[in-house]
Amino acid sequence: MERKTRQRQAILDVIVDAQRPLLAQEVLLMASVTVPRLSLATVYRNIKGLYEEGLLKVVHLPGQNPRYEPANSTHHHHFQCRQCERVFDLESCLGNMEQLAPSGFLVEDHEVILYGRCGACAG
Amino acid sequence: MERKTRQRQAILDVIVDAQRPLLAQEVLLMASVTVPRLSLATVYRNIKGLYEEGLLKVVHLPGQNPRYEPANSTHHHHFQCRQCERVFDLESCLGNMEQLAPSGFLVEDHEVILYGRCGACAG
DNA sequence: TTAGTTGCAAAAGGTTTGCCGTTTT
DNA sequence: AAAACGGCAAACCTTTTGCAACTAA
Repeated sequence: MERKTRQRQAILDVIVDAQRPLLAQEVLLMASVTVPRLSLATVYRNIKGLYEEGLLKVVHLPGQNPRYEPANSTHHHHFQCRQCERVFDLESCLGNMEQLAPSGFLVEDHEVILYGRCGACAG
Repeated sequence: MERKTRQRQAILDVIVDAQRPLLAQEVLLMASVTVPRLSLATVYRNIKGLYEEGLLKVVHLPGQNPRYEPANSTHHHHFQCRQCERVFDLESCLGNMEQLAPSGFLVEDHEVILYGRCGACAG
């Protein structure tokens, strides 16, 4: 990850511009608009590199392929709609997770995922 | 999942007896002791069937292969130690996840995963 | 007897890697 | 020109599936 290439820039752009975490395939599709002959391998190699540089976060939803979002986003969690399967960012976060762990355990981080119906599908 | 076979019984046994969620590979290894020519395909087919019958739960830790545990356990979440990588069950659960979602969203379920150091590793 | 199950091998689906030509610096 | 990078295809790994043989009921 030393050089600035068209591919790398396009990949980072679509991830930063998206309002939701993207699958590798979605990154490929969206970045292909700018870089037509872009390959999936390049998407994966750049995602890996960008992640190691701390520019991306990986969002793992249980049983699904990893999605990627910009790392400069603030601490937040996700909501997945069971009907349309879209993933939404949640704005707030219940702190105080420490009390869930047995005493003697050190809680450094946590992940919360909600499931249900989004506004459109619950309507 | 209509018949009671040696394979199915062995697979269910090792998952129920284990004190932690098991990977498919671990189930194969442990159940092979009872059923020597057991195949991975059979493990997966039975896990799927047992899951659909509500006898198993799937435990997804971000970025890792799914693990399986008995479904008769009460609602709980998990803690993974970043040092020894072991997974622990948590006993309690903060309810009130509804408030995290935007209004209009219907929250049906949630998942919480804590990361840090377990008692032994935090010592 | 016969429909559900198993083992094996092959197929899938997503991610990684090797090779070699291309591009950035 | 040198080193990094990208495209393509093949390799990998985990999970699923097709199929003939087996087995529980």
